[in-house]
Amino acid sequence: MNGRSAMRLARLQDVLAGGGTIHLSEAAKLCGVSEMTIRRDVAASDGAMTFLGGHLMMADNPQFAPVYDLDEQQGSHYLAKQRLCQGAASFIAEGDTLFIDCGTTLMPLLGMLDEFEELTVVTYALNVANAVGSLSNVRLVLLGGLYHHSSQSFGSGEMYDAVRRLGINKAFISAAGVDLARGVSCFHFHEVAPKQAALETALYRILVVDASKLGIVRPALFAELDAFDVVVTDAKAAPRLNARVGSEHQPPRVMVA
Amino acid sequence: MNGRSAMRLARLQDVLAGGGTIHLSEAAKLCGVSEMTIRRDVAASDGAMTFLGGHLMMADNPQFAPVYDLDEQQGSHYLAKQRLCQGAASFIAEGDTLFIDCGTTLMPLLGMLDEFEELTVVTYALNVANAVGSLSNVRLVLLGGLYHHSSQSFGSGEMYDAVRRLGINKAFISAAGVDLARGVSCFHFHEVAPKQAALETALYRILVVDASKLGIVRPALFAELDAFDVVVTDAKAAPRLNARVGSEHQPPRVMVA
DNA sequence: CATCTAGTGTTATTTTTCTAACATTTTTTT
DNA sequence: AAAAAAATGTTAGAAAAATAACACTAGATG
Repeated sequence: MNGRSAMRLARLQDVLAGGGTIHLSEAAKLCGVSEMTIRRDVAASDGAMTFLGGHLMMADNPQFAPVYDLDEQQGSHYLAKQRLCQGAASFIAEGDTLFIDCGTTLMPLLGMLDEFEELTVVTYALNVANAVGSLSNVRLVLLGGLYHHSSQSFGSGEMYDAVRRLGINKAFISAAGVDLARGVSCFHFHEVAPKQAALETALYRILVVDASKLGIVRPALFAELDAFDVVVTDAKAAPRLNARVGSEHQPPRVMVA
Repeated sequence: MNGRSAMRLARLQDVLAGGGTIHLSEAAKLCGVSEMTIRRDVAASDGAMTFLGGHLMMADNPQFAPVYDLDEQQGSHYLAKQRLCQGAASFIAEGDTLFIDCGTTLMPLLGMLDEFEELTVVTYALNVANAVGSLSNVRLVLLGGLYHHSSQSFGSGEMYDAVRRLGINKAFISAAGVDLARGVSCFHFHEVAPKQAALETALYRILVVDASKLGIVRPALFAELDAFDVVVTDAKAAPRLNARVGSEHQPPRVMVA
């Protein structure tokens, strides 16, 4: 590899550093050389960059890693979540300050935020931050702390105060378990503080769960069901949630998405 | 789109929900139908999924977005940074707690961290967090706050105290300008607090800059040059840095990478 | 029961991408 | 400055993917 080749590679890698792809023809135009030269440069890049169907990208881009172990990831329900989030999104209004919980349930919601002029999102999840960080119309506040791989989120107990200092408008909370008697729960204890703080400060509290979570209790209980104003769920779970009787508390409204 | 088509799409979207790609042939095998049927399903998915060179992926994958505005990111020097970071990495020892600054200069350093058994990284940059978050051998602490698109980093003045509560071992700092008289500077004022706090608490302070920064003063001055123990730089900048005379302070050692 | 139709499979054609070979230009060496 | 080497460009052919056309199948309809 010579100097100019290295220069071109560096230039392309700069362009692609934040992820993304560039077509071979664009790359060639950008560097002012032929497509063949770009191909040769990439071949000499020692595996740093690769082509995928004519599109150039950084090889370590995790988003392009082929999925091989197919059996592993079954059981999550992308389309169901998409539908739930469509329901949840109907509560968002222009200018809102939203608290977005960690997990995968609420991820589709983030793709629906670009329809608003101006929003503020508060989160403690890395995946949420990444999705929101690319939106120019959304002000992002990330609550930091120690990173937990398991939930792709940050923080622990101290986060409680940090959340309460923020003027959160509507809180979108997800959960790993919802039990009518025991309450709402998640897997990890470090999620309890931010969730509880959000529930206390938010003006409007929205629980987003699908039917598979119903009747389940997970290690970290963080709220009673009636701590929420609305539960957004699917048709399967709605009747069981509505069947609650004799509660002296004001129950959350059940919304079927 | 019929029921079975929807089922197949949901299955594929489950598999690809966390990013990643699957080849058309694999997808066909997985669903037990022909490749043509998968193509038709995807075409009917209303833009939710796309092909890129025979590989199937979610269309809203942010990493998939082609890079068009090429002119913007010019002028940075990937290979030069790689070399600088190799020099910088030589200061890292097993078990260290590192402060990693924002910007692109130190990104190559993160790829070198997987050689250690156990490290802790403290940062306030989203791109750093993403890179480190995928390493299982590194404990990650992210300093949160308001997100700044310009530098892909979080926070402001309050961060000062947050940094000082952490036991930072070695601080790797980057800069947009280094002037022998005026000191070391960056573009954005919100970077000043974390940088200064890291300089005050860290046991060992390493400035990593290439020659293009030398003699330049940026809006936000954050330190004198002799606040650092070492300056890792390239051969072009080294002589000019070493030419300093008559300083009553202990000057930083200049390391050529 | 025959017919229709949506869904799927098969085959063929076009387009695009990939690879290899060779020609040309530029740089380095003698 | 000539020769050699390296880098780049051009062209041609092979491979792969995208598209289109047509054939088959199973459930729905009259």
